[in-house]
Amino acid sequence: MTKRTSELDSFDQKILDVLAVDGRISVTALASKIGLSKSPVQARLKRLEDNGVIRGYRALFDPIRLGRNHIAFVEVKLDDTRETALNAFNTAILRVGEVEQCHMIAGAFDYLLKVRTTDMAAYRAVLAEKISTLPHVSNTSTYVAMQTIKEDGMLATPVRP
Amino acid sequence: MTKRTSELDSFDQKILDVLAVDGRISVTALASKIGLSKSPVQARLKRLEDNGVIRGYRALFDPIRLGRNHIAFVEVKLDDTRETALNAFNTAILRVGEVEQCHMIAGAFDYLLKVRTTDMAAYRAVLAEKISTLPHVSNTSTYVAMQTIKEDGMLATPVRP
DNA sequence: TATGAAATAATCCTACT
DNA sequence: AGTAGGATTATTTCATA
Repeated sequence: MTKRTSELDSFDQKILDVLAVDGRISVTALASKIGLSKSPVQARLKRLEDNGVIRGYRALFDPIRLGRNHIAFVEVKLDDTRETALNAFNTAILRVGEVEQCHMIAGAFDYLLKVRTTDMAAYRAVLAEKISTLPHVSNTSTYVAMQTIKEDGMLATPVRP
Repeated sequence: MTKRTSELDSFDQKILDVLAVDGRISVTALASKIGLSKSPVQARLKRLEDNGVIRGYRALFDPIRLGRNHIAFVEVKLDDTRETALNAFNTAILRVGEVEQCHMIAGAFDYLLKVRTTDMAAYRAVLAEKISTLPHVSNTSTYVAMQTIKEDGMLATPVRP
């Protein structure tokens, strides 16, 4: 190949910059913003999408207006940290809609979750019924967010009854 | 008023569901997906945007392909938790591009940050030069993510040199 | 990469259910 | 509130230079 597929020149970077702010912008407007005509922009866009650099496009929702303003971070420890146990937990956590993020952590605990619900009561239900019962969970510590200083918004749709 | 502006019926919910997955879908396609004709869908879409329920649209990027695969969570304690100190910190943290999320936490520490960088070296630089020097920061604890189990993707553009 | 033509879609409208 | 259709403008898509 003549060049690595993931190399991005300054036009690609500009495209990403614009799409990070307005994912619904038209190719025409995008082209004029970055100073190129439509065709190459369309080709570049397609390449970035096919490449996997651009994963997709999402609407961003206001958690407050959707009544899902309760955020908690949960440290989770497992009673078994062998591969099979970790895999079982990883698979199970994907199915819990209220869990927005889940990272395996190096250090004192095993996982850090970010959980979004409507309120504290809903959070307690999610913790008791969905998180605590996941495979190999031995204990959890919850830290409730009092205020969100920085966060792009909600990417998932609200969980409906 | 005849009804609350933020009430969402099942069509609105369907619209949000679709846009959560494909933020770039055309109004025509959206209309046929939710089983309504164009006019009402366009009106609803406009209402949801004007309402603030839909905050905007973003492209989602693959952190790995962009070489920004290092995620750390940072607990931050301040030496002063009075309003003015908190406000100073809140304002300052918004300017640190590598900080994706910042929440004020009820409990043992004051803030929890999520920081994304290219690698550990970059993280150390951000911690030392950008986070530790923010107003009223007294100490920090870092937890490095070993693996991302659940996360929608990157919303910001990569920080370029 | 640019340009221009044809197909498609968005936007706005009116009339009707 | 929603449907259906038409008119206008904008955009995508594709061919060609």
